[in-house]
Amino acid sequence: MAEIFSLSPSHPMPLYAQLTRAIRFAIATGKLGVGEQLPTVRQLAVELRVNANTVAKVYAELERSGILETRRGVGTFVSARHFAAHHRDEHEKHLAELVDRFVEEAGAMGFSIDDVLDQLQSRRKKETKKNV
Amino acid sequence: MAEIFSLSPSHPMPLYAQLTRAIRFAIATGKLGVGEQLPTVRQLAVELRVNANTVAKVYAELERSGILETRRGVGTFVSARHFAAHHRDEHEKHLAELVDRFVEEAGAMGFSIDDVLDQLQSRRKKETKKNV
DNA sequence: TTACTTGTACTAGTATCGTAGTACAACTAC
DNA sequence: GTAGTTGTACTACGATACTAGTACAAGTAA
Repeated sequence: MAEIFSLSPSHPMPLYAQLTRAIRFAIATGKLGVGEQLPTVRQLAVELRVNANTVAKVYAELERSGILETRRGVGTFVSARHFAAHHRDEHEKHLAELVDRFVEEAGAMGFSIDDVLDQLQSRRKKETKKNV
Repeated sequence: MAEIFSLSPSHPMPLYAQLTRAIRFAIATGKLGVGEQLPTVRQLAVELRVNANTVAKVYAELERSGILETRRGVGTFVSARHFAAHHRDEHEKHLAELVDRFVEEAGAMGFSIDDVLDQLQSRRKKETKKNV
């Protein structure tokens, strides 16, 4: 673990949320592999100039989500269970919930699902273009 | 204006947000027509059992968004400008911003735009099915 | 002008959130 | 066992968010 997550205290998003997001993203993109150990709460707290409890809360939350596994006296690790097949359903459910919120919000602004689909599709085209 | 917006104080979403959403939705779905007058801040405050200032804040915010127009001593009305052509761009921009946030959030959970598109498309099918 | 309506500014109280400090508990290694 | 590591529980402080109370300002109508 040479690289470190970066937080901006001035950003409106709270530190714990920034860190949660950073860790989730690191795992989702493979920067953090299955079984890999994360820095200890104190280590990371010092490096991010943050209280140890803030890091601990994040680790605990991610453990409840099944993404991390913590062992006292040892450390915190990227969970293997999370990537097991029986967790796929739950993952899908989370996406469904996210989409729910999104559709509702867009609806309150007067947009239909089709409007949203158009936006997303044009965005996808740009993305794939960039990555070619 | 016979029907009234409904708020639930026990809901985690703050009252002002609930009201904002309700009004936006009413306008977006045509329940509130262009030029139509909304209840006065005091009237609505009494009916919703809420402080007048809470309603006023919502009206003020929606006015800043160009959705409402207020005239002292007269009342608050659904703005006509909002539906003028030159506001379409801004509306589109809001959708784009919403989609931005959404894609980012989904990305942090490890979902690609394609995953999201799949979800939305299957949802659209269900919607159209229901409405037939 | 005067009475009455409307929205608004200012202030304050309460609750909640985010973070930090400190002390504690579980575990490992020797 | 003891020392040293790890995560955790409890508490408290500061900041912010939300709502309400009160007094005010701008406009209308007679």
